[in-house]
Amino acid sequence: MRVRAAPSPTGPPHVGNAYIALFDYAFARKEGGDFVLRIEDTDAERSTRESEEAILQALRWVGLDWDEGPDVGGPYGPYRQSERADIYRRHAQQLLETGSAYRCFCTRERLADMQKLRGAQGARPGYDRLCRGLTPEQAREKLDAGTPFTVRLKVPLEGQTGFEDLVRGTVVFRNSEIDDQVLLKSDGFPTYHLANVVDDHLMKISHVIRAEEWISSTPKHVLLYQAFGWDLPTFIHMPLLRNQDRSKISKRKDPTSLLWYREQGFLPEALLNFLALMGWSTGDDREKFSLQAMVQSFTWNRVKTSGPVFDMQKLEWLNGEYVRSMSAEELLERILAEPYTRRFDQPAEKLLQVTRLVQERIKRLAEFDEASRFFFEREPYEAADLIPKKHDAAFVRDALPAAHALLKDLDDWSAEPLEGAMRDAAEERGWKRGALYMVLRVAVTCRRVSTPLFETMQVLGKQECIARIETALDWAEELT
RNA sequence: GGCCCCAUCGUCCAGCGGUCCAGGACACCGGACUUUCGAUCCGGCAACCGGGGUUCGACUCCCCGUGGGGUCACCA
Repeated sequence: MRVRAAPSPTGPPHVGNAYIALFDYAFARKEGGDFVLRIEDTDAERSTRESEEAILQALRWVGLDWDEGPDVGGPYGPYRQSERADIYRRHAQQLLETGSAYRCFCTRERLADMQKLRGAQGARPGYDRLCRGLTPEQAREKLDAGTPFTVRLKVPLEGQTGFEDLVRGTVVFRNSEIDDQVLLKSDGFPTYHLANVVDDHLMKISHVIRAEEWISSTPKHVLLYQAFGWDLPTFIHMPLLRNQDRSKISKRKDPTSLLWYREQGFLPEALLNFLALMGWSTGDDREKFSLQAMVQSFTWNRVKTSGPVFDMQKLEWLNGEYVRSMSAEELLERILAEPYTRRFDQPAEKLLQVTRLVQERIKRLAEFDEASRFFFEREPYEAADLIPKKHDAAFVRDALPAAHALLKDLDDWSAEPLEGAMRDAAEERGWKRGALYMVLRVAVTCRRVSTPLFETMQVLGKQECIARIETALDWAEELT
Protein backbone atom coordinates (compact mmCIF):
# COMPACT_ATOMS: atom_id res chain seq x y z
CA MET A 1 0.00 0.00 0.00
CA ARG A 2 1.44 3.33 -1.07
CA VAL A 3 0.07 6.85 -0.80
CA ARG A 4 1.39 10.23 -1.72
CA ALA A 5 0.99 13.86 -0.88
CA ALA A 6 1.43 16.02 -3.96
CA PRO A 7 1.61 19.69 -3.10
CA SER A 8 2.16 22.38 -5.67
CA PRO A 9 4.89 24.83 -4.66
CA THR A 10 3.07 27.92 -5.79
CA GLY A 11 2.63 29.71 -2.49
CA PRO A 12 3.00 29.43 1.24
CA PRO A 13 2.42 26.00 2.80
CA HIS A 14 -1.32 25.59 3.15
CA VAL A 15 -3.33 24.00 5.97
CA GLY A 16 -4.94 21.92 3.27
CA ASN A 17 -1.54 20.44 2.48
CA ALA A 18 -1.14 19.37 6.09
CA TYR A 19 -4.71 18.15 6.25
CA ILE A 20 -4.38 15.78 3.31
CA ALA A 21 -0.87 14.76 4.31
CA LEU A 22 -2.18 13.88 7.76
CA PHE A 23 -4.61 11.37 6.34
CA ASP A 24 -2.00 10.03 3.95
CA TYR A 25 0.30 9.59 6.89
CA ALA A 26 -2.23 8.03 9.23
CA PHE A 27 -3.33 5.53 6.63
CA ALA A 28 0.19 4.63 5.54
CA ARG A 29 1.50 4.22 9.06
CA LYS A 30 -1.54 2.26 10.14
CA GLU A 31 -1.24 -0.16 7.24
CA GLY A 32 2.52 -0.28 7.19
CA GLY A 33 2.59 1.23 3.71
CA ASP A 34 4.76 3.92 2.17
CA PHE A 35 4.14 7.62 2.27
CA VAL A 36 5.59 9.49 -0.67
CA LEU A 37 6.02 13.22 -1.05
CA ARG A 38 5.93 14.43 -4.62
CA ILE A 39 6.31 18.01 -5.73
CA GLU A 40 3.94 18.98 -8.53
CA ASP A 41 5.77 21.93 -10.02
CA THR A 42 4.67 21.65 -13.61
CA ASP A 43 3.40 25.20 -13.61
CA ALA A 44 6.69 26.84 -14.49
CA GLU A 45 5.16 30.27 -14.12
CA ARG A 46 4.03 29.98 -10.55
CA SER A 47 6.23 27.31 -8.98
CA THR A 48 9.20 28.38 -6.91
CA ARG A 49 11.95 26.59 -5.12
CA GLU A 50 11.38 28.75 -2.04
CA SER A 51 7.79 27.63 -1.85
CA GLU A 52 8.83 24.00 -2.18
CA GLU A 53 11.33 24.39 0.62
CA ALA A 54 8.75 26.11 2.80
CA ILE A 55 6.24 23.33 2.23
CA LEU A 56 8.73 20.61 3.08
CA GLN A 57 9.76 22.49 6.17
CA ALA A 58 6.21 23.09 7.27
CA LEU A 59 5.27 19.45 6.88
CA ARG A 60 8.32 18.47 8.87
CA TRP A 61 7.32 21.04 11.47
CA VAL A 62 3.91 19.49 12.00
CA GLY A 63 5.63 16.17 12.34
CA LEU A 64 4.54 14.29 9.25
CA ASP A 65 7.54 12.52 7.83
CA TRP A 66 7.66 10.78 4.50
CA ASP A 67 9.49 7.73 3.23
CA GLU A 68 10.27 8.98 -0.24
CA GLY A 69 10.54 12.50 -1.56
CA PRO A 70 12.71 15.06 -3.29
CA ASP A 71 14.81 15.58 -0.18
CA VAL A 72 15.18 11.96 0.95
CA GLY A 73 15.17 10.21 -2.40
CA GLY A 74 13.70 6.80 -3.01
CA PRO A 75 13.43 4.10 -5.66
CA TYR A 76 10.84 5.86 -7.81
CA GLY A 77 12.42 9.27 -8.22
CA PRO A 78 12.89 11.91 -9.18
CA TYR A 79 10.11 13.20 -6.96
CA ARG A 80 9.91 16.62 -8.51
CA GLN A 81 7.78 16.70 -11.61
CA SER A 82 9.83 19.40 -13.29
CA GLU A 83 12.62 16.82 -13.45
CA ARG A 84 10.42 14.25 -15.16
CA ALA A 85 9.43 16.22 -18.25
CA ASP A 86 10.72 13.65 -20.68
CA ILE A 87 8.72 10.92 -18.98
CA TYR A 88 5.51 12.79 -19.56
CA ARG A 89 6.45 13.62 -23.13
CA ARG A 90 7.05 9.95 -23.83
CA HIS A 91 3.70 9.05 -22.37
CA ALA A 92 1.94 11.77 -24.31
CA GLN A 93 3.62 10.43 -27.41
CA GLN A 94 2.33 6.99 -26.59
CA LEU A 95 -1.23 8.30 -26.33
CA LEU A 96 -0.79 10.05 -29.67
CA GLU A 97 0.33 6.82 -31.24
CA THR A 98 -2.49 4.74 -29.82
CA GLY A 99 -5.05 7.31 -30.87
CA SER A 100 -6.12 8.22 -27.34
CA ALA A 101 -4.92 11.78 -27.78
CA TYR A 102 -4.42 14.33 -30.54
CA ARG A 103 -2.45 17.45 -31.23
CA CYS A 104 -4.28 20.71 -30.92
CA PHE A 105 -2.87 23.66 -32.84
CA CYS A 106 -5.42 26.17 -31.69
CA THR A 107 -3.99 29.46 -30.49
CA ARG A 108 -4.89 30.91 -27.15
CA GLU A 109 -6.67 33.67 -29.01
CA ARG A 110 -8.89 31.24 -30.88
CA LEU A 111 -9.61 29.39 -27.66
CA ALA A 112 -10.60 32.62 -25.97
CA ASP A 113 -12.85 33.66 -28.86
CA MET A 114 -14.43 30.25 -28.98
CA GLN A 115 -15.05 30.37 -25.25
CA LYS A 116 -16.75 33.71 -25.56
CA LEU A 117 -18.91 32.51 -28.44
CA ARG A 118 -19.92 29.34 -26.66
CA GLY A 119 -20.71 31.25 -23.53
CA ALA A 120 -22.96 33.56 -25.52
CA GLN A 121 -24.69 30.57 -27.07
CA GLY A 122 -25.10 28.91 -23.73
CA ALA A 123 -23.35 25.86 -25.08
CA ARG A 124 -21.32 23.47 -22.95
CA PRO A 125 -18.12 25.27 -22.05
CA GLY A 126 -14.89 23.62 -23.07
CA TYR A 127 -12.95 22.96 -26.20
CA ASP A 128 -14.95 22.66 -29.39
CA ARG A 129 -12.68 19.86 -30.64
CA LEU A 130 -11.76 21.62 -33.85
CA CYS A 131 -8.35 19.93 -34.12
CA ARG A 132 -9.77 16.56 -33.30
CA GLY A 133 -11.27 16.68 -36.80
CA LEU A 134 -7.98 17.43 -38.53
CA THR A 135 -6.93 14.86 -41.12
CA PRO A 136 -3.51 13.27 -40.58
CA GLU A 137 -2.25 15.29 -43.52
CA GLN A 138 -3.49 18.56 -42.11
CA ALA A 139 -1.97 17.80 -38.76
CA ARG A 140 1.31 16.77 -40.32
CA GLU A 141 1.41 19.99 -42.28
CA LYS A 142 0.99 22.15 -39.22
CA LEU A 143 3.48 20.09 -37.30
CA ASP A 144 6.07 20.39 -40.05
CA ALA A 145 5.47 24.10 -40.20
CA GLY A 146 6.50 24.26 -36.58
CA THR A 147 3.10 25.39 -35.31
CA PRO A 148 3.01 25.21 -31.55
CA PHE A 149 0.62 22.61 -30.23
CA THR A 150 -0.79 21.02 -27.17
CA VAL A 151 -1.78 17.40 -26.76
CA ARG A 152 -5.39 16.78 -25.82
CA LEU A 153 -7.14 13.73 -24.49
CA LYS A 154 -9.58 12.20 -26.96
CA VAL A 155 -12.58 11.75 -24.69
CA PRO A 156 -15.20 9.28 -25.95
CA LEU A 157 -18.25 11.11 -27.25
CA GLU A 158 -20.67 8.56 -25.89
CA GLY A 159 -21.03 6.47 -22.79
CA GLN A 160 -19.99 7.29 -19.29
CA THR A 161 -16.99 7.12 -17.02
CA GLY A 162 -17.05 6.58 -13.32
CA PHE A 163 -15.06 5.39 -10.40
CA GLU A 164 -15.46 4.02 -6.95
CA ASP A 165 -14.55 6.42 -4.18
CA LEU A 166 -13.65 4.57 -1.01
CA VAL A 167 -15.55 6.95 1.25
CA ARG A 168 -18.20 8.24 -1.14
CA GLY A 169 -19.17 5.26 -3.22
CA THR A 170 -19.79 5.27 -6.95
CA VAL A 171 -19.42 8.50 -8.88
CA VAL A 172 -20.37 8.56 -12.56
CA PHE A 173 -20.10 11.19 -15.26
CA ARG A 174 -21.45 11.18 -18.79
CA ASN A 175 -18.57 11.33 -21.24
CA SER A 176 -20.38 14.10 -23.08
CA GLU A 177 -19.75 16.26 -20.04
CA ILE A 178 -16.02 15.73 -20.13
CA ASP A 179 -13.75 18.14 -21.95
CA ASP A 180 -10.87 17.13 -24.22
CA GLN A 181 -8.40 18.04 -21.54
CA VAL A 182 -4.99 19.41 -22.45
CA LEU A 183 -2.40 16.89 -21.31
CA LEU A 184 0.77 18.44 -22.64
CA LYS A 185 1.12 22.20 -22.79
CA SER A 186 2.80 23.95 -25.70
CA ASP A 187 5.85 24.52 -23.50
CA GLY A 188 6.30 20.76 -23.41
CA PHE A 189 5.28 20.53 -19.77
CA PRO A 190 2.43 18.28 -18.75
CA THR A 191 -0.71 19.51 -17.07
CA TYR A 192 -1.64 18.22 -13.65
CA HIS A 193 -3.84 15.56 -15.15
CA LEU A 194 -1.18 13.81 -17.20
CA ALA A 195 1.67 14.19 -14.74
CA ASN A 196 -0.41 13.10 -11.82
CA VAL A 197 -1.71 9.95 -13.46
CA VAL A 198 1.61 8.96 -14.95
CA ASP A 199 3.45 9.50 -11.68
CA ASP A 200 0.88 7.77 -9.53
CA HIS A 201 1.20 4.75 -11.77
CA LEU A 202 4.98 4.81 -12.07
CA MET A 203 5.36 5.39 -8.34
CA LYS A 204 2.96 2.54 -7.66
CA ILE A 205 0.53 4.64 -5.68
CA SER A 206 -2.31 2.40 -4.56
CA HIS A 207 -4.56 5.00 -2.93
CA VAL A 208 -5.05 8.47 -4.27
CA ILE A 209 -6.05 10.67 -1.35
CA ARG A 210 -6.84 14.23 -2.27
CA ALA A 211 -9.36 16.99 -1.73
CA GLU A 212 -12.93 16.99 -2.95
CA GLU A 213 -12.24 19.68 -5.52
CA TRP A 214 -10.68 16.97 -7.69
CA ILE A 215 -13.78 14.86 -8.03
CA SER A 216 -14.92 16.50 -11.22
CA SER A 217 -11.62 15.87 -12.98
CA THR A 218 -11.29 12.30 -11.81
CA PRO A 219 -13.11 10.85 -14.84
CA LYS A 220 -10.41 12.37 -17.03
CA HIS A 221 -7.88 10.56 -14.93
CA VAL A 222 -9.81 7.33 -15.18
CA LEU A 223 -9.87 7.71 -18.95
CA LEU A 224 -6.11 8.19 -18.89
CA TYR A 225 -5.51 5.07 -16.84
CA GLN A 226 -7.67 3.19 -19.31
CA ALA A 227 -5.87 4.67 -22.31
CA PHE A 228 -2.57 3.49 -20.89
CA GLY A 229 -4.03 0.14 -19.95
CA TRP A 230 -3.19 0.63 -16.28
CA ASP A 231 -5.07 -0.50 -13.20
CA LEU A 232 -6.98 2.16 -11.36
CA PRO A 233 -5.82 3.19 -7.90
CA THR A 234 -8.39 3.55 -5.16
CA PHE A 235 -9.67 7.10 -5.00
CA ILE A 236 -10.48 8.85 -1.77
CA HIS A 237 -11.72 12.44 -1.84
CA MET A 238 -11.48 14.20 1.47
CA PRO A 239 -13.89 17.02 2.23
CA LEU A 240 -12.77 20.58 1.69
CA LEU A 241 -11.97 22.65 4.77
CA ARG A 242 -14.36 25.60 4.88
CA ASN A 243 -14.37 29.24 5.91
CA GLN A 244 -17.01 30.45 8.33
CA ASP A 245 -19.33 31.12 5.38
CA ARG A 246 -18.83 27.53 4.20
CA SER A 247 -16.91 28.39 1.07
CA LYS A 248 -13.65 26.59 0.36
CA ILE A 249 -11.10 27.76 2.89
CA SER A 250 -9.15 30.69 1.53
CA LYS A 251 -6.61 33.15 2.82
CA ARG A 252 -8.94 36.04 2.09
CA LYS A 253 -11.28 34.88 4.81
CA ASP A 254 -9.23 32.74 7.14
CA PRO A 255 -5.57 32.18 7.84
CA THR A 256 -4.44 29.31 5.63
CA SER A 257 -0.67 29.46 5.83
CA LEU A 258 1.00 26.96 8.09
CA LEU A 259 3.64 29.60 8.65
CA TRP A 260 0.99 31.75 10.29
CA TYR A 261 -0.08 29.01 12.67
CA ARG A 262 3.51 28.48 13.59
CA GLU A 263 4.12 32.18 14.20
CA GLN A 264 1.04 32.40 16.35
CA GLY A 265 2.37 29.70 18.58
CA PHE A 266 0.06 26.88 17.72
CA LEU A 267 1.70 23.59 18.57
CA PRO A 268 2.08 21.18 15.70
CA GLU A 269 0.59 18.34 17.70
CA ALA A 270 -2.44 20.46 18.51
CA LEU A 271 -2.87 21.55 14.92
CA LEU A 272 -2.67 17.97 13.71
CA ASN A 273 -5.07 16.85 16.41
CA PHE A 274 -7.49 19.55 15.36
CA LEU A 275 -7.18 18.70 11.68
CA ALA A 276 -7.82 15.06 12.50
CA LEU A 277 -11.09 16.09 14.10
CA MET A 278 -12.15 17.64 10.80
CA GLY A 279 -13.93 14.75 9.24
CA TRP A 280 -12.59 11.95 11.35
CA SER A 281 -13.38 10.70 14.81
CA THR A 282 -11.86 8.15 17.10
CA GLY A 283 -15.01 6.16 17.70
CA ASP A 284 -15.12 6.96 21.39
CA ASP A 285 -15.49 10.50 22.63
CA ARG A 286 -11.84 11.42 22.67
CA GLU A 287 -11.10 14.91 21.42
CA LYS A 288 -7.48 15.13 22.42
CA PHE A 289 -5.15 12.48 21.08
CA SER A 290 -1.69 12.12 19.67
CA LEU A 291 -0.74 11.45 16.09
CA GLN A 292 0.39 8.06 17.28
CA ALA A 293 -3.05 7.33 18.71
CA MET A 294 -4.72 8.44 15.51
CA VAL A 295 -2.52 6.10 13.52
CA GLN A 296 -3.44 3.23 15.77
CA SER A 297 -7.18 3.62 15.41
CA PHE A 298 -7.30 5.02 11.91
CA THR A 299 -9.90 3.68 9.51
CA TRP A 300 -11.67 5.15 6.50
CA ASN A 301 -14.98 3.99 7.95
CA ARG A 302 -14.83 6.88 10.35
CA VAL A 303 -14.17 9.57 7.75
CA LYS A 304 -16.98 11.97 6.97
CA THR A 305 -17.42 13.61 3.61
CA SER A 306 -19.21 16.83 4.48
CA GLY A 307 -17.08 19.95 4.52
CA PRO A 308 -16.09 21.05 8.03
CA VAL A 309 -15.93 24.70 8.99
CA PHE A 310 -12.51 25.55 10.38
CA ASP A 311 -13.23 26.68 13.93
CA MET A 312 -10.35 28.76 15.24
CA GLN A 313 -11.83 28.88 18.73
CA LYS A 314 -11.76 25.15 19.05
CA LEU A 315 -8.21 25.05 17.75
CA GLU A 316 -7.21 27.60 20.38
CA TRP A 317 -8.91 25.62 23.09
CA LEU A 318 -7.16 22.45 22.00
CA ASN A 319 -3.84 24.25 21.79
CA GLY A 320 -4.41 25.49 25.33
CA GLU A 321 -4.99 21.93 26.43
CA TYR A 322 -1.60 20.96 25.06
CA VAL A 323 0.06 24.02 26.56
CA ARG A 324 -1.29 23.17 29.99
CA SER A 325 -0.50 19.50 29.82
CA MET A 326 3.23 19.87 29.32
CA SER A 327 5.75 20.64 32.01
CA ALA A 328 6.81 24.25 32.52
CA GLU A 329 10.31 23.18 31.56
CA GLU A 330 9.17 21.84 28.23
CA LEU A 331 6.92 24.80 27.59
CA LEU A 332 9.75 27.24 28.19
CA GLU A 333 12.07 25.20 26.05
CA ARG A 334 9.65 25.35 23.18
CA ILE A 335 9.04 29.05 23.64
CA LEU A 336 12.77 29.72 23.51
CA ALA A 337 13.40 27.34 20.64
CA GLU A 338 11.22 29.08 18.07
CA PRO A 339 11.67 31.68 19.57
CA TYR A 340 8.44 33.23 20.75
CA THR A 341 10.30 35.55 23.09
CA ARG A 342 13.59 37.43 22.94
CA ARG A 343 14.28 37.33 26.66
CA PHE A 344 17.45 35.29 26.34
CA ASP A 345 19.23 37.71 28.66
CA GLN A 346 17.03 36.74 31.58
CA PRO A 347 18.18 34.18 34.14
CA ALA A 348 16.91 30.72 33.25
CA GLU A 349 15.44 30.25 36.70
CA LYS A 350 13.39 33.41 36.50
CA LEU A 351 12.12 32.52 33.03
CA LEU A 352 11.02 29.17 34.34
CA GLN A 353 9.20 30.70 37.29
CA VAL A 354 7.47 33.15 35.00
CA THR A 355 6.51 30.32 32.69
CA ARG A 356 4.95 28.44 35.57
CA LEU A 357 2.76 31.42 36.39
CA VAL A 358 1.82 32.16 32.83
CA GLN A 359 1.30 28.64 31.59
CA GLU A 360 -2.37 28.22 32.34
CA ARG A 361 -3.13 31.71 31.11
CA ILE A 362 -1.95 31.40 27.54
CA LYS A 363 -3.36 29.37 24.71
CA ARG A 364 -0.70 30.07 22.12
CA LEU A 365 3.05 30.29 22.69
CA ALA A 366 3.17 33.68 21.00
CA GLU A 367 1.07 35.04 23.86
CA PHE A 368 3.95 34.49 26.26
CA ASP A 369 5.57 37.87 25.73
CA GLU A 370 2.44 39.89 26.28
CA ALA A 371 1.36 37.79 29.24
CA SER A 372 4.72 38.11 30.95
CA ARG A 373 5.99 41.54 29.95
CA PHE A 374 5.45 43.10 33.38
CA PHE A 375 7.89 40.64 34.89
CA PHE A 376 10.66 42.24 32.90
CA GLU A 377 9.57 45.80 32.35
CA ARG A 378 7.59 48.42 34.14
CA GLU A 379 4.61 49.10 31.96
CA PRO A 380 2.78 52.40 31.84
CA TYR A 381 -0.61 52.48 33.47
CA GLU A 382 -3.26 54.95 34.53
CA ALA A 383 -2.97 56.10 38.12
CA ALA A 384 -6.71 55.63 38.38
CA ASP A 385 -6.17 51.91 37.85
CA LEU A 386 -4.84 51.80 41.38
CA ILE A 387 -8.32 52.41 42.71
CA PRO A 388 -10.16 49.14 43.36
CA LYS A 389 -13.82 48.76 42.46
CA LYS A 390 -16.13 50.36 45.02
CA HIS A 391 -13.23 52.26 46.57
CA ASP A 392 -11.78 55.73 46.16
CA ALA A 393 -8.45 57.53 45.92
CA ALA A 394 -8.35 58.00 49.68
CA PHE A 395 -8.26 54.25 50.09
CA VAL A 396 -5.25 54.01 47.84
CA ARG A 397 -3.48 56.72 49.80
CA ASP A 398 -4.24 54.77 52.93
CA ALA A 399 -3.46 51.29 51.80
CA LEU A 400 -0.41 51.79 49.68
CA PRO A 401 1.78 53.51 52.29
CA ALA A 402 0.69 50.97 54.88
CA ALA A 403 1.61 48.07 52.63
CA HIS A 404 4.83 49.78 51.71
CA ALA A 405 5.83 50.21 55.32
CA LEU A 406 5.14 46.59 56.15
CA LEU A 407 6.77 45.12 53.09
CA LYS A 408 9.88 47.25 53.38
CA ASP A 409 10.73 45.46 56.58
CA LEU A 410 9.73 42.00 55.47
CA ASP A 411 12.72 39.70 55.22
CA ASP A 412 11.32 36.48 53.83
CA TRP A 413 10.12 37.53 50.37
CA SER A 414 8.28 34.39 49.38
CA ALA A 415 4.63 34.01 48.60
CA GLU A 416 3.33 32.68 51.90
CA PRO A 417 4.80 35.27 54.24
CA LEU A 418 3.88 37.99 51.76
CA GLU A 419 0.32 36.84 51.70
CA GLY A 420 0.28 36.44 55.47
CA ALA A 421 1.50 39.95 56.01
CA MET A 422 -1.01 41.51 53.68
CA ARG A 423 -3.88 39.38 54.92
CA ASP A 424 -3.18 40.49 58.48
CA ALA A 425 -2.83 44.09 57.45
CA ALA A 426 -6.21 44.05 55.75
CA GLU A 427 -7.84 42.36 58.67
CA GLU A 428 -6.40 44.73 61.26
CA ARG A 429 -7.58 47.76 59.36
CA GLY A 430 -10.93 46.33 58.35
CA TRP A 431 -10.13 46.51 54.64
CA LYS A 432 -11.44 44.17 52.04
CA ARG A 433 -8.61 41.82 51.30
CA GLY A 434 -9.35 41.89 47.59
CA ALA A 435 -9.20 45.66 47.57
CA LEU A 436 -5.79 45.81 49.19
CA TYR A 437 -4.52 43.11 46.88
CA MET A 438 -5.78 45.02 43.87
CA VAL A 439 -3.94 48.19 44.81
CA LEU A 440 -0.83 46.15 45.31
CA ARG A 441 -1.39 44.20 42.11
CA VAL A 442 -1.54 47.31 39.99
CA ALA A 443 1.39 48.88 41.79
CA VAL A 444 3.55 45.82 41.35
CA THR A 445 2.42 44.38 38.00
CA CYS A 446 1.18 47.59 36.41
CA ARG A 447 -1.99 45.72 35.40
CA ARG A 448 -5.37 45.02 36.85
CA VAL A 449 -5.23 41.52 35.45
CA SER A 450 -2.14 39.58 36.32
CA THR A 451 -0.65 36.33 37.46
CA PRO A 452 -1.28 35.43 41.15
CA LEU A 453 -0.10 38.40 43.19
CA PHE A 454 2.17 36.94 45.83
CA GLU A 455 3.87 34.38 43.65
CA THR A 456 4.42 37.16 41.18
CA MET A 457 5.96 39.38 43.87
CA GLN A 458 8.21 36.55 44.88
CA VAL A 459 9.47 36.16 41.33
CA LEU A 460 9.94 39.91 40.91
CA GLY A 461 11.95 40.12 44.10
CA LYS A 462 11.80 42.55 46.98
CA GLN A 463 13.87 45.31 45.51
CA GLU A 464 11.87 45.59 42.31
CA CYS A 465 8.55 45.33 44.12
CA ILE A 466 9.40 48.04 46.60
CA ALA A 467 10.62 50.28 43.82
CA ARG A 468 7.40 49.80 41.89
CA ILE A 469 5.32 50.44 44.96
CA GLU A 470 7.22 53.65 45.57
CA THR A 471 6.48 54.75 42.04
CA ALA A 472 2.82 54.00 42.68
CA LEU A 473 3.02 56.02 45.88
CA ASP A 474 3.96 59.05 43.81
CA TRP A 475 1.16 58.43 41.37
CA ALA A 476 -1.30 58.06 44.19
CA GLU A 477 -0.53 61.57 45.31
CA GLU A 478 -2.09 62.95 42.18
CA LEU A 479 -5.22 60.86 42.45
CA THR A 480 -8.47 62.68 43.08
C1' G B 1 -26.26 27.80 -15.59
C1' G B 2 -24.50 22.26 -16.73
C1' C B 3 -22.26 18.39 -14.07
C1' C B 4 -20.70 16.40 -9.44
C1' C B 5 -20.33 16.22 -3.96
C1' C B 6 -22.69 17.12 0.68
C1' A B 7 -26.95 17.82 4.45
C1' U B 8 -27.81 15.97 13.11
C1' C B 9 -27.19 21.63 18.21
C1' G B 10 -24.06 28.41 16.16
C1' U B 11 -19.36 25.14 15.12
C1' C B 12 -16.72 20.10 15.15
C1' C B 13 -18.10 15.14 15.80
C1' A B 14 -21.28 10.40 17.78
C1' G B 15 -25.57 7.88 15.88
C1' C B 16 -24.46 3.02 10.86
C1' G B 17 -33.63 0.47 11.39
C1' G B 18 -36.00 -0.16 17.43
C1' U B 19 -31.53 0.73 23.30
C1' C B 20 -32.74 8.59 20.90
C1' C B 21 -38.28 12.81 24.53
C1' A B 22 -30.71 12.13 19.99
C1' G B 23 -24.79 11.67 23.01
C1' G B 24 -19.67 14.20 23.48
C1' A B 25 -16.58 18.62 22.51
C1' C B 26 -15.90 24.04 21.33
C1' A B 27 -18.48 28.55 21.93
C1' C B 28 -22.18 30.81 24.93
C1' C B 29 -25.00 31.39 29.78
C1' G B 30 -25.25 30.25 35.02
C1' G B 31 -23.00 28.31 39.70
C1' A B 32 -18.75 26.55 42.83
C1' C B 33 -13.57 27.57 43.93
C1' U B 34 -10.59 32.07 44.03
C1' U B 35 -6.68 38.12 45.68
C1' U B 36 -7.60 39.81 39.54
C1' C B 37 -7.49 37.00 35.04
C1' G B 38 -7.13 32.22 33.99
C1' A B 39 -7.45 27.16 35.06
C1' U B 40 -10.56 23.54 37.33
C1' C B 41 -15.32 21.38 38.80
C1' C B 42 -20.75 21.39 38.42
C1' G B 43 -25.12 22.79 35.73
C1' G B 44 -27.80 24.95 31.50
C1' C B 45 -28.99 26.44 26.40
C1' A B 46 -29.18 24.27 21.65
C1' A B 47 -30.09 20.04 16.18
C1' C B 48 -32.18 15.15 13.16
C1' C B 49 -33.57 20.89 6.10
C1' G B 50 -38.80 19.84 3.76
C1' G B 51 -42.05 16.35 1.37
C1' G B 52 -43.09 11.64 -0.30
C1' G B 53 -42.17 6.55 -0.03
C1' U B 54 -39.99 1.41 2.01
C1' U B 55 -40.84 -0.94 6.86
C1' C B 56 -44.39 -3.44 12.32
C1' G B 57 -40.82 0.64 13.18
C1' A B 58 -36.96 5.61 10.50
C1' C B 59 -31.97 10.57 12.38
C1' U B 60 -30.60 6.10 10.13
C1' C B 61 -32.70 3.03 3.49
C1' C B 62 -34.90 5.07 -1.49
C1' C B 63 -36.97 9.23 -4.46
C1' C B 64 -38.10 14.39 -5.20
C1' G B 65 -37.47 19.24 -3.58
C1' U B 66 -34.64 22.87 -1.02
C1' G B 67 -30.09 24.53 0.79
C1' G B 68 -24.71 24.63 0.93
C1' G B 69 -20.20 23.46 -1.61
C1' G B 70 -16.94 22.13 -5.64
C1' U B 71 -15.90 22.25 -10.76
C1' C B 72 -16.28 23.84 -15.69
C1' A B 73 -7.85 27.08 -17.73
C1' C B 74 -2.09 25.37 -22.09
C1' C B 75 -3.41 26.50 -12.54
C1' A B 76 -2.96 22.86 -9.56
